[in-house]
Amino acid sequence: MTASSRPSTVSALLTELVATAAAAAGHDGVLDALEPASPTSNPSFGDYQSNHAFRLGKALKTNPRAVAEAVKAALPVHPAVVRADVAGPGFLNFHLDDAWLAGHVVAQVQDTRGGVEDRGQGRTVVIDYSSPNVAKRMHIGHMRSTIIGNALHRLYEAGGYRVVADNHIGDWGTQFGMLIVGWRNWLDEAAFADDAIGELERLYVKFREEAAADPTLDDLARAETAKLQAGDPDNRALWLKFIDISMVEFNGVYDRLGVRFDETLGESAYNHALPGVVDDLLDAGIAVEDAGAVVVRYPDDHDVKAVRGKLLVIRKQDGAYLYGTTDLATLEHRLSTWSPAEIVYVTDGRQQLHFQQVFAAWQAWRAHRGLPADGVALRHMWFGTLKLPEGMMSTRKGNVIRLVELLDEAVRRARAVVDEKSPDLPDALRAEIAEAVGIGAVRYSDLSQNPQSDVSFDWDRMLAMEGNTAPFLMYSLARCRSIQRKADLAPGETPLAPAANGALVHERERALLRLLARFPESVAAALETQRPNLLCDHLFEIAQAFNRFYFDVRVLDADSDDQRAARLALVELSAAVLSRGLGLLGVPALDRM
RNA sequence: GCGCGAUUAGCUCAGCUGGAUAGAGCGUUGGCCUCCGGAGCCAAAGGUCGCAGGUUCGAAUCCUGCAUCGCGCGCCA
Repeated sequence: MTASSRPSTVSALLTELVATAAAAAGHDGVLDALEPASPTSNPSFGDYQSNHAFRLGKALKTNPRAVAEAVKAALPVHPAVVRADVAGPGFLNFHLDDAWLAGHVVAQVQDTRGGVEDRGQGRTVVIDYSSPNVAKRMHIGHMRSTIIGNALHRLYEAGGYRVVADNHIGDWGTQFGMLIVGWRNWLDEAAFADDAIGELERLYVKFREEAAADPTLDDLARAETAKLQAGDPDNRALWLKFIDISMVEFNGVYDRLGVRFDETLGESAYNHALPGVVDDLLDAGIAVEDAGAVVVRYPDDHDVKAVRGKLLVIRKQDGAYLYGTTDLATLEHRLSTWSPAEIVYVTDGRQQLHFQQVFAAWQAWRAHRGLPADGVALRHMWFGTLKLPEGMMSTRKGNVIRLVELLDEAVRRARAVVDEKSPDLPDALRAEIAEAVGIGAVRYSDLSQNPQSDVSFDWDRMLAMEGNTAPFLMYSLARCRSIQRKADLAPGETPLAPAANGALVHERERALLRLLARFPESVAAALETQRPNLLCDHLFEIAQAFNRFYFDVRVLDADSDDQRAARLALVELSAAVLSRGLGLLGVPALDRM
């Protein structure tokens, strides 16, 4: 394929050209870092710009404009570049050749990776996300980790990584003693048969109410928890039942959201390893006993500012372990099982200190064992808090918004729009479309903003169907497919080569091509910064550009066969990029809606 | 007290590894279907980028201080 000889992105190509020219102009080795070429801030400046001359000028203590002129004079001839101008104080602006640009986009679309750089090279990354607690339904508090984590999951795969998605569910702990007590005393068989998880939730709430009046129940629950942990067969059977019930609930939500995991290794999977972790840390002198507990202390001059003077308890006075202990055991297991280059934890930002502490403790442990410092990158990819207008997300209070309720409401609203806009479609198809649109809207509304911003829960905003939303992107794709249907072309069947036949010269066509060419760059940026919103922004721009093109340019009744073929190819290129991009966000792509 | 984060248009937010005239959506006002899907397109109004310094050819972006708000800080996760 022709793509193999091309740099993966236009930016990379132009950056290389500038580097070559700078070397030829005698500036080789002046700078160790290249200033990458970027799209121009304004189309009147051309297609791409390089600001490299500013850096060179600064290093050489000369006029950047003169440097830019010298670089421009030394630029190698390349079919991509039709013209280069020096502008302002030293900008080097590139005008791309129309047919070359179109050919480049064709090659990218034909590439199995969509032109996205293979950054991972098959290396493994473990992503820890979603992680709900067993015996409770998923509520909107689980939404962000699930959706953002899954988008990262998809982005890492697109970037050439082997991903191990691990759902670290909360399947161990004192709540099981309470549930067991509740189960034996207050189980409503009929209610359980009707709604198993709902009955478990009710039993939990019931227990808390009863225990408030009768504190001996707490002792009973602790005893049952202890029995479970000691391997009591009856309690263990109940515990497994609770997990099964919960997994049915979770998987229902995951299926609808398009989320899947490779592993579901919950807290219980590491229970057996916890004493060893504590012993090892004690032996290594990283942890110490303190008033009957075992703690890791962080000195006031620790490299990591956040943990200075802090303390992490890894075994309580009563001998019980905490989630920090589990996290350390989990980390060890992941390293020995998958040898990942990276482990990404997707949780709420309020856990920043916790993960800094766990990572710092592990680094000390690692150093003590003489393991290499660059063996694995631990990344806490935290996201902002979902703030509710009123009331907390408390299972006990019962005022929590469940994830399925959110999805159902989204689908309900989508259905109303589908019924209004597409009354001709059969009922079953409208239902299918509404499901896709509703789910897409929910996912996109979370992904389209900076993950680290706090979000206030707002039905209307979360389920919007107009503007910068999933339905708009899906609609743009459906428009592409509609044109193709009228031309008797199935998705993916349109010949792409005519895109480069020189007929795409309209301003709207060039604008669209420029954006399509940037797709690999925006995927790389989203992956590198762990901000899927960068990809959302770019797809939104593509959809806008497509709709402008659609409005101003006739495809099916073009002026000539060449022009028609070129425009049909452009429609397919747009569809291919939109569809691939939506796939990375986990937003369903539809042929009609 | 220490740490993390935020402060950009009426509202909700992008943009933050420094680049040319700060963007979008919603809302408001006004246009566009004899034409491939109007979930769309075009246009207008709307901003001392919290405040004050600093760094430099250039700062919403980097540094320092301040103000306001949110979150976190030894036996919950």
